[in-house]
Amino acid sequence: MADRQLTNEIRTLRFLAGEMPQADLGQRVGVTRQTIAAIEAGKYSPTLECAFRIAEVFGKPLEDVFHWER
Amino acid sequence: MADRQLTNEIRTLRFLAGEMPQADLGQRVGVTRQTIAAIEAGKYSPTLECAFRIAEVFGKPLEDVFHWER
DNA sequence: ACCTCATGTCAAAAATATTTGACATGAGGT
DNA sequence: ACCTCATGTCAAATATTTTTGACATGAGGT
Repeated sequence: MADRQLTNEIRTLRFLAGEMPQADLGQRVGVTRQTIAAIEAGKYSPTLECAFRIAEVFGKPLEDVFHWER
Repeated sequence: MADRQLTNEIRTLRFLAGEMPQADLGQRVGVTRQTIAAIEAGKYSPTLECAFRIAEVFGKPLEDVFHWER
């Protein structure tokens, strides 16, 4: 399987946004801090809607936050 | 929750790609035709990974296929 | 008329994402 | 030493996505 994998810049973006805690990001996105932690750690693929909301918090296009890489 | 909603250009892109059937797209993405039909109809928010794979089939960036709109 | 194909849709099951509640750790400040 | 905060992680429950299998419809071709 020529597998690509999902990576993200959430941790970096949180720190650039004044070291925003996972819990604060979760609250602004509408999910729990555990969900943010899991997504940030790449434990599973979030819902597209969830991904768009995370990008929205950082004021970035989705593809600046999540990457689909080899 | 969100006053924004997820829309997509899948149907248009399928037709531009030689009227590719939902079943063919599903096979290339690795999901069933019912899943493609449901996503195309906006019945639910796909996994981010699934969204990236669909965009990849059309050779487009994800944000050319899915939109997060008011 | 028939057949094939693409699509719509449905319900139940399976798989996956998300929540809830809990306990642990380390870093920083008092 | 203590406290607070951010994070890691875990298990069980819930919600959502996806699969499987089925039946229906309409369009196109023979």
